[in-house]
Amino acid sequence: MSLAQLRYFVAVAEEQHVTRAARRLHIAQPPLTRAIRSLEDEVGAPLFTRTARGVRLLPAGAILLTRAREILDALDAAVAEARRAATDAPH
Amino acid sequence: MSLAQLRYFVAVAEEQHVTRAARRLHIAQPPLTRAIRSLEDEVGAPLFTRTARGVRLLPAGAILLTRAREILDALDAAVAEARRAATDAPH
DNA sequence: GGCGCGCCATACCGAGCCGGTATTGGACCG
DNA sequence: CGGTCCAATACCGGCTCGGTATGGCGCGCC
Repeated sequence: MSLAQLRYFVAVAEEQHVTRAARRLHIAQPPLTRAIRSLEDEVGAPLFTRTARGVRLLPAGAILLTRAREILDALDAAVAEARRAATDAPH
Repeated sequence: MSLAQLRYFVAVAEEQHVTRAARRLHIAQPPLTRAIRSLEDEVGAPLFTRTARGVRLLPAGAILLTRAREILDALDAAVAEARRAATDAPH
């Protein structure tokens, strides 16, 4: 599992549409499809149902969506905090 | 930045020693050195001081260590929770 | 003060992953 | 029943990641 995979997952969940999410992420649709499937493999459970109009979150996906957002936000905050600690006490 | 990089960073910080951390992670020392340097590049600040006996955490590194542990724990918890949600309500 | 040892850093190489294009298969809608 | 729109698959190229070999440097012991 990678951070990119988590970001991809969040985008797909928000768009409920793989192709639109791919456009938003500036990548093509097939690698995005693969990343999501590989994430489902790793979690060991499907995260979306596939429909003719796009995809829909399953319960496990909804849980993961919340947690993934928290993790990605925490990561950004962690980096910002570390940078701040480095510039605050330079000598 | 990758999750592997965060795990590597935590191991090096805990061991205060790149070579020992590499053994613990079951990878060789050079890739680990590179991963840490690349992490420092990305954060934009050095995280360790290099000494003749190993490495020592800088303030920015100490901050990041705490946050990295939280993030990695949160990730494990998130996956476990998603799995649970998938098996709990199967139909 | 020179010698040796242990550490991190660099050079180089091969394999596996990631993203891209092209295409298929299938469901809904007129 | 044909067109359209969606995700899924096939296949390929570049790049990243990990491995081996080696270098450079500082400390410690005579």
